[in-house]
Amino acid sequence: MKDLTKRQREILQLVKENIKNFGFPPTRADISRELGFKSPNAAEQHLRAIEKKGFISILSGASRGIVLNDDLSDKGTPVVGLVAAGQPILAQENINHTINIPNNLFRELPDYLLEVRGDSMIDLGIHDNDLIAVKKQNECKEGQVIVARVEEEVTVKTFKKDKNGKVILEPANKAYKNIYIDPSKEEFYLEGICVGVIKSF
Amino acid sequence: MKDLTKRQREILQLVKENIKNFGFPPTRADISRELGFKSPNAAEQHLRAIEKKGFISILSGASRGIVLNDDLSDKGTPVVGLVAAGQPILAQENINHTINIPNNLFRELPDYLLEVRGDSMIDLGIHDNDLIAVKKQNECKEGQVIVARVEEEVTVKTFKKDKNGKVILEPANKAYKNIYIDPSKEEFYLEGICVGVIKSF
DNA sequence: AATAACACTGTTAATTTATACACTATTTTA
DNA sequence: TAAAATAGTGTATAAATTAACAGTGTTATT
Repeated sequence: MKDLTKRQREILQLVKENIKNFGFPPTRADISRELGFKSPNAAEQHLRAIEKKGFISILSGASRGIVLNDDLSDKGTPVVGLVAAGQPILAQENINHTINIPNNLFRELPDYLLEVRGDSMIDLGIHDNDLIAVKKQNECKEGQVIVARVEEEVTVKTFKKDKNGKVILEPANKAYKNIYIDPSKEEFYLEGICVGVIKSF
Repeated sequence: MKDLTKRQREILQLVKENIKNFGFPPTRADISRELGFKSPNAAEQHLRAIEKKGFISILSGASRGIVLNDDLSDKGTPVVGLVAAGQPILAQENINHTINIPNNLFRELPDYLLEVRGDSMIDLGIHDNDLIAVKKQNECKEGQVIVARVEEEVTVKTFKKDKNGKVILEPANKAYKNIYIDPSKEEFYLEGICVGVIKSF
């Protein structure tokens, strides 16, 4: 997507503000009045240029038919279901739908929500079918709940290290055993850290 | 604010959906087409009635100039902290801040979020400091997690009944005992049901 | 040096849209 | 039981709006 010129950014900004303040986009005349154009065609041309660059779509025939082709931000946070072995978590096939997570819901805004399978983390309140909010990261601290990939498999565990610095993935359920990672034998990749849980009754 | 008729609610719904789907309100003709009116005046009259009742404002002269007079919905869902004994849960003093909970986050849109104190529900994944999403209701089903008031105190428990139909409030923690309610002696009031949990790490 | 993109003015026809007026019929409310 | 509100049809028109066409200059880009 090509960059907008300064003037085009001003126009786009005006369109967005009009939508925010009034609930609908401006007309060419509105834009011209606001920016002091003496011809509504000035606005028309700018809008066409902005459309050409992909930031808006203009519906022909409809008054105020300016549609924002808004970036990812308003698509919401993707909800990821079962992750097929070997596939990247955020592959399109894994995304069920999206939810608009407000910024202040968790301490950090998650990059995606992951549907939990199994009961290996129930002592931390993470049950089967819960959603965990995951922030993508390739570093983490001892004791954090992480999403990691071990040999194609995506798993949620608490991150620990032993005295030799080797990685331990610790379940929060006495019925499960620790997973000891031997980096020379097993592939281990940190997908992210868990910043929260959403549970529905 | 007076109640809308069924038809008026349909119109308002259509307006809202149009805004959501296209980014701007419908014209009278759009509404008429959608609902099968043969005259755009039918839509006009409905809009005027809805405006009279305060749900929208119509800007004269502006095409698609329908402004939603949106209610509480945009203030967000209140987050309630410690509830002082005897006080109503949603008293202003108890509200810390608000969060915009998206409609599809839980199965039902909660009326408020309540900060949980104590560990009486940990087996269901509800820990100290978690937020529970509460839907106001004065009826509930067996086995639902509820928010209730027992003798001035607000408590979260699972709702059960014994063979005589007496109310039992069951903790989800073996360290706690059931609470048996004797309506003749104790005051019991159902504040709502828990529709979900939000947990931050 | 030529061309395209940018940033406008000015005009106008066709279409969209709001909105007023004249009706009919049913249901609520006072 | 009369008035008001509801739920429409049908027509008409002024005003709002899109969108095309014909221009002028300036500034990047090739």
